Amino acid sequence: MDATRSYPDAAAISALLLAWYDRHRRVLPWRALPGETADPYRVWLSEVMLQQTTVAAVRPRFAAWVARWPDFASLAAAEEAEVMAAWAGLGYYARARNLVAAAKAVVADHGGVFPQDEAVLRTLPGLGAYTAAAVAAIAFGRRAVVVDANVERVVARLFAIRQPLPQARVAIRAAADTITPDARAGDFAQAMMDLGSAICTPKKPSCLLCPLAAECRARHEGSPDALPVKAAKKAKPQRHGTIFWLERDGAVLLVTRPGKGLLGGMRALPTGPWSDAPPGLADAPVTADWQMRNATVAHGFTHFDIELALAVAGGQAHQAAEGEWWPIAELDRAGLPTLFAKAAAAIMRKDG
DNA sequence: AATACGTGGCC
DNA sequence: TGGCCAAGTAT
Repeated sequence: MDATRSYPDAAAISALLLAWYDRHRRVLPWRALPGETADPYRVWLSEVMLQQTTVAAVRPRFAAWVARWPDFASLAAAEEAEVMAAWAGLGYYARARNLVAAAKAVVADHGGVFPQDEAVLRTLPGLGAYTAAAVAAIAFGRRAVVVDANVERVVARLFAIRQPLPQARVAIRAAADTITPDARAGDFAQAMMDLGSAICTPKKPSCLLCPLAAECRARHEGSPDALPVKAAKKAKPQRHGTIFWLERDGAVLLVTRPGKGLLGGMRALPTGPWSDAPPGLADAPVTADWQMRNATVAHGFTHFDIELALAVAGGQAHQAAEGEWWPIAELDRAGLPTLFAKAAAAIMRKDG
C-alpha cells in the first residue's frame, strides 16, 4: 500500500465494508431484505436472542417465537410462565423476563410504539449499550456506535489495539465511532458483525478474503489473529448437588425456581443445596423412601461446574409436596432448563 | 470494576 | 475432549 497514506482510513473502511455487505450479506429471518423496512419488534427480539447466543441456536427459536407472539401487544399480554417455558434451553433467562417487562413498558409508557431514540431504548429492561445502539441503527436507521464482540475484534485488529480486554473497550469504542458512517448505520453495524462472523474470525481469520485488509493495521504488522488480547480466565469451581425425582400416577413433581438468580423463574426438578461436597439427601422436598442412583449428571455453567446426584422416590403415599405434578409423557412441554432436561433424560433411561 | 448469569457448537 | 467462543446486561 501507499506508505504515505494514513490508515486505517475511516471513509475508506465504511465504503469498502458497505460494498462488501451489498454482495455478501447473510439472509436472516429477522433481517430486512434490501429496500425493505425492518420490523422493530423483530429486530429487538432477534438482538436479545442473539446476546451471547449463536445464530444457529436462535434461528428456530426466533421463528417459533414470532409465530406465537408476533408483536409488542401480544407479548405484553403473555403469561409469564409460558414465556419462560418458550425460552427454555436458550440460557440467560433474565432475557425472557426482560422481554416481557420491556413489551409491557412499550405498551404502558410509549403508547405501544417502540421508541426510536437510543437513549430512550436504553431505559427499557434488557436493552444495554449494545442492544439499544443496534436497534436504533438497524430498526430506525439512526447513527449509533454498535459494539459487540465481533466489532471489538474487527476494530482491535483494524487499529492494532493491543491493550487487553476488557480495559481496551474505551479505546475500541472510540475507534469504532470514527469509522461509523452517518448514512446506512444499520447496514454498517450488520456488516461489521457479518465480517467478524465470516471473515475476521477469532482463529485463522480469512484476511485474503477481507475487504478491509488494505486498511488493517494488525494485518500490516503481521499477526491479526493475536488480537484482541484477552484477560486470563479464572478457574471454575466444582459444585455438587442432588436432584429429587418424585413420581405419582405417571406425573413428576416440578417446582418453579425463585424469580431472580440462577435459572430464575424457570420450572425445575427439586434440588437441595449446591455446595462444595455432595450433599446427599439434605433438603429433599418431602419425606420418602429416597434411593440414590449410581449415575450423576454433569453440567457446566458460565462460572462453575456442577455434578448432580439423582435421588428417586415414588410408588407409595407421601405427604403433600409444594409444586406441580407434571405428566411425565409431556415433560418436553414443561420448559425445563437444559440441566434438568439432562437429569430427567438420565433418570428415564433407567441407567441413571 | 468485577461478578453473576446458560447453552451449544466447534476444533 | 475440554477449552474457547457467541449480536451482553444487571448490579
